[in-house]
Amino acid sequence: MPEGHHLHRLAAALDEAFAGTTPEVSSPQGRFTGGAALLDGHPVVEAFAAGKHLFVEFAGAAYLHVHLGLIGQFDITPLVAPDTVPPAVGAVRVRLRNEGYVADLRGATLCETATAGDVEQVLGRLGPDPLRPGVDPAPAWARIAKSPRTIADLLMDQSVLAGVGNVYRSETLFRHRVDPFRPGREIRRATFDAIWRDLLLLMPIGVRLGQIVTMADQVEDVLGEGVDTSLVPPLGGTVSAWRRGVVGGAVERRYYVYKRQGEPCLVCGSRIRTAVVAGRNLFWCGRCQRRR
DNA sequence: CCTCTATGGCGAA
DNA sequence: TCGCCCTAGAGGC
Repeated sequence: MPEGHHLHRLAAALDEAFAGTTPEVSSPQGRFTGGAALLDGHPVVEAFAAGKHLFVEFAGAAYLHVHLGLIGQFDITPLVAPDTVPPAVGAVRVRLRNEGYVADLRGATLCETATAGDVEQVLGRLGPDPLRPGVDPAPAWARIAKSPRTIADLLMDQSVLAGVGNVYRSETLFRHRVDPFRPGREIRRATFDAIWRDLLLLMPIGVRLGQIVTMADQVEDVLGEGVDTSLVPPLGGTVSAWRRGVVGGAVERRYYVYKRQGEPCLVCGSRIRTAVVAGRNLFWCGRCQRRR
C-alpha cells in the first residue's frame, strides 16, 4: 500500500480530521504508551508527509513520526455520533480520537515522538519528493548521473528520490522503456527528465485516487474527469471523500509490468520478467526495455 | 493449524 | 546479501 502518494494522501486526511483540535491520544496495544502520554492533550497543528514519512505536529509537545513500512495502516473513521467510538480491533499502536474521528495505526515499522530537530534530520536525509510543490530534482539527477548503481536500485533509494516505491519504479521504467539494469551514470539527462516529469504527473493522480495508476488509458480517463494533478497540498475536501477517492469508485487495478511475471508484455508480447533488485521484486520487459 | 505474501527499511556479517 | 521487525489476509493441509 504505502508509496509516497499514500502517505501524502493520509497526511491530508489526518490534517483535515485533526488539525486545530485536541485529540485524545492513546496506545490500546500498549507499545506506545509513553509517547501517547506525551502527545495527549495537545492541539494538532498540522499533519504532513515527506517521502514515505508521516508527521503530525502537536503544539507545545512534539511531533508524532510514523513510517508505515510494508504493512502499516493508519485508518481514519468518521464517528457517526461523538459517543459511538468503535472498539480498537487488533494491534492498535496509536489511536487519535476527537469529536468527529478515530484514527488507528497498526503495523507501522516506525512510530515515535520527535523533536523539530529530529524532523529536520529526517527531511535532510531524503532526496527530492515529487509530491512536494516546487521541489528541485537537481540533487536526484546529480546522484544518478555519477552512480555506477543500476537505475532500478537508485529509484528505490529514498536519499535519491523520496516517495518512489516498488510499483512506481517498475512502471515508470517500463513507461520510458528504460533498461532497469542500466547504471545511473549511463542514463541520459533527457531520460531522467522524462521520468521525473512522469512522476509529477502520476504521483498526484495516486494521491487523488488513493491508488497507483500508470496505464495510459487509465491516466487519460482520470485526466478527462478533470482531476487536478498540479495542486498537491492543501488538498481540501472531506475525509470521507478521501476514503472514497475523489473521482468516485476505484479504478481497475492493472499495470504494465508490476506483478505480471510470465504474462505477455502488452506492447511486444514477450514474457514479463522478474528479479529481486534492492531487496524487492522488480518487473520488466526484456525486449521493450533495452538500451535506454 | 501452517506458510506465504505485501506498494519498506534497518542492521549485522 | 541476509535476517529481522511490524500485521493482516489468503491459501494450503
